[in-house]
Amino acid sequence: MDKKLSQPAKKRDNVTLREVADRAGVGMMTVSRAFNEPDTVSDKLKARVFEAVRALGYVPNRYAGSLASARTRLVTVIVPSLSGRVFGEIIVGADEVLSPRGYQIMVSNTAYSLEDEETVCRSVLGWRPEGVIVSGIDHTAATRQLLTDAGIPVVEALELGANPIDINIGLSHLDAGRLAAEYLIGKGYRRLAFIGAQLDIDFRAQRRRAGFLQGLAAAGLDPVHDAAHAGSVGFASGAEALVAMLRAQARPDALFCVNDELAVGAIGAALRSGLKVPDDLAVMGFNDLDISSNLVPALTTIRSPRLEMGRLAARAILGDAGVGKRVDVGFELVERESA
Amino acid sequence: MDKKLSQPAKKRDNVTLREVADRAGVGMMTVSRAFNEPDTVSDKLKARVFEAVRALGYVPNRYAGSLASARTRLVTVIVPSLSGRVFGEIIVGADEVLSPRGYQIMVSNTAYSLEDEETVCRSVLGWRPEGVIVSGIDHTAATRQLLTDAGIPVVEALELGANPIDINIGLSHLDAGRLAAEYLIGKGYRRLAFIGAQLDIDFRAQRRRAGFLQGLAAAGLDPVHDAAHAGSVGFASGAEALVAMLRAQARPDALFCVNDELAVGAIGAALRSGLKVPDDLAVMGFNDLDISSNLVPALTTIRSPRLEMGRLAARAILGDAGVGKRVDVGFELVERESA
DNA sequence: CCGCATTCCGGCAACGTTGCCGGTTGCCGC
DNA sequence: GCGGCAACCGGCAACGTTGCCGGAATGCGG
Repeated sequence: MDKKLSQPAKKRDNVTLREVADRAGVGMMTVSRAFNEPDTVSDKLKARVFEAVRALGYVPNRYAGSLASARTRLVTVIVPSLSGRVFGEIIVGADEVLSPRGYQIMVSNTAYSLEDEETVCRSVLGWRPEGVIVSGIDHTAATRQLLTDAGIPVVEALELGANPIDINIGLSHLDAGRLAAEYLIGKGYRRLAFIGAQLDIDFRAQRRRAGFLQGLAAAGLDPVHDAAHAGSVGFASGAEALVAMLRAQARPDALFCVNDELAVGAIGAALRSGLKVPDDLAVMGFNDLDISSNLVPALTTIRSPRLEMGRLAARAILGDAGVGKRVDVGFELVERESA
Repeated sequence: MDKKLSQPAKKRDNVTLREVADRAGVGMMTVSRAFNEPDTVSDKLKARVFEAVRALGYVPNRYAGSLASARTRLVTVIVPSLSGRVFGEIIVGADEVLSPRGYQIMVSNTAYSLEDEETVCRSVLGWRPEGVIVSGIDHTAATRQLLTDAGIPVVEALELGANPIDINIGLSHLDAGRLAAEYLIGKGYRRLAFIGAQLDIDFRAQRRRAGFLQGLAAAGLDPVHDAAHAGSVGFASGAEALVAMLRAQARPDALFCVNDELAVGAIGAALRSGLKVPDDLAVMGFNDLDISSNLVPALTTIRSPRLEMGRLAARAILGDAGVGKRVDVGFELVERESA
C-alpha cells in the first residue's frame, strides 16, 4: 500500500517496451520506432502499438533510451540563486526555445559560491546534458576544466569576459555602472551615493560598482556614501541601507543602487522619511524588473535583456549559427521618474 | 573543433567506469563502491581510485546508474508558470530540503493548461522521478491516472481538495477570498470591487474570487465592480484594470485584487490618478510578495506560505512521517497600510 | 603457525532502450 | 505472373552502471 521510499525501495514494476511489443504482437523495435520515427511505421501497426501503450500505461524510460542512444535532450542551467527574478528570466527565455524542441531544462543553483558551482557542475554533468548555461565568467579552474572536457556547448551568460570557455553572451557590467554615474552627473547631481549588497560574492554587482566609481572619478567626484555591504539582497535591505545612509553626515542628492530590488526598497524608505524622489533624492537602479516601471515614482534604471540572453543561450546550444561565439546584448538606460 | 550538435551527433567519448578501474588497477565494482558506499572500500584503494578519477576526469553516468539501480534521486515539480514569484518559491522551498539529500529537482511548466499538464506529466514520468509535486488539484482524468500508476508519492500543492491523488498540501483559496471580503466589510467599506486576471485558466484565483463574492453576499452586498478578465497577469494589468474601473460609473471604496501583482499595479495607477490609498480607495491583495511590504503604502494582503508548502511537499516525498497526507498550511491576513 | 571470522574485492548478469543490419512483405510495371 | 525495389519490421548486441554472490585477503586468538 505504502509506496513511499522510506527504505531505498526499488520498484521494477514499470511497464517495459517488451511488454508493449508482446501485447501489440510486434517487435520491440517497432514500438521504439513508433515513438521516435513514426513515419517509418505503418499506420496499422502504429495503431496497435499505441493501443497497447494506452492499455498498459507505458511510459518510455529515458534512462534506457539515453544510455542506448547517447542523446539526452537535456540542457542544464546553473544560476547563483533561485530567489529573485533575474535568473528566473534567463531560464524562462531558454525554456521558451528549448521546450518546443523537445528539450528539458534542469536548473541548479550555486548559492553564489564558486566552490558550490564546481560541485554542482560535477553533479550536473552526470546527467550528460547536451549543453550547459552558466551564470557569469568567474569559475574555479576545475570548473572550467570540467566544462571544457564535457565536449558540449557551454554558454557563459550575463556578463562578457575576455577568456570564455566556449560561448559568451552578456553585457559589460562595468560599462553599465559607468553609464549610471555619467547619467546622474549629466542630470546635474554631484553628491552621489552607492548602495550595494553581497558585493563580496556577486561579481557582476561588484563590477557595476567599480564602473560607477570610475564614472565619478572621471568627473573628479568622490562618492558621498558607498555602502558596499548592506546586508542581504531584497527590497528590505535597500530600505535598511537608505535609512543607515540618512543617519550619516553628508546627504547625497542622487543614489545608484546596484540593482532594482535595492532601489525600490530605498525609494520606499526615502518616501517614508519624508523625502521626495527625485527632488530631494534621485534614485536609480539596474535590471529593470517589471515592478520598476509600475512603481510610483517609476524607477529610472538600466535594463538588462535577460529573456533575450536566455533565448540566445539556448539557440547557441542548439547550434544556431546565427548566434556568435561572443554576443554583446548591451543594456539600455530607461529614464523614468526617479532620477 | 566544433563540438556543437547541429547534427544529432553522438559522442561516445566519455570516460567510463571501466577505464577508471583499469587505470586504478581495481575492479569496476570497487570504483562504483568508492562513489556510493565509501565505507566499504579501504582507504588505500579509495585513494588510487580517486586519483584515477581525477586524472581521467571521470564523471559517473547517471543514466547507466539509474538504469541499473532503479534509483534516480530525481523529483519533478510541475507548475503552471515559470514567470511570477509564486511558483518559484515553492521550488526554492522544495530544493532547500531536497538538495542536501542529494536529490535533483526538475521543473516543468504547463502554461496553465490542463492538456499541457497531461503532456508534461507523461514526458516527465519518463525520467522516473521518485516523487512528483504538482500545482493544484485540477487535472485531467488521464493525468490523475498517470500519476497514480507511477507508484510514487505525488503531492498536489497550493490548494486543498476533496479527492487528492495521494498527498495534498495547501490552503483553501475560497476561504481566503471570503476572508478578504469580511475584512474589508469589517473595516467599514461597502462599495467593494474585484480585479482578477486569467480567471478562466487559474482555478485558484477563480476560487478566491468566488470566496470574495460569497463574503459580499453574506453581508448582503453586491460588488460595485467585478473585472474578472483583466488581460494578462503582472503589475501592468493591475494598473490597466484600475484605470478601466475608474472610468466606470460607480466608484468603489475598496478593492480586492486576486493577487499582489495586480494590487501593486492598481495602487500605482490609483496614486497616479490622484487617489489616496487607502483614504480614497483601499486595496488589498493575495500572496504577500516581498515587494508588498516594501511598497508605499505597504500592501494589506493575505499571506500564502509558499516556501513552507515547498518544504513540506519535499519532506512528504522523502517519506517524512511527520507530514500528513493532507496538510492545511493555512493563510494569514497581514494588515498594513493600503486597506 | 594454523583455522576461522571478517573485511574487501571482483566477475557476471541484469536494467530498458536504440543502432545496425539483414530479412520480409507488398506493390508496381511489363 | 514474375522480377525487382521499396517500405517495413525484428533480432542481436551494445550503452555504463549496480546487485548479487562467491572468493581472496587480512587479522586475531589459541
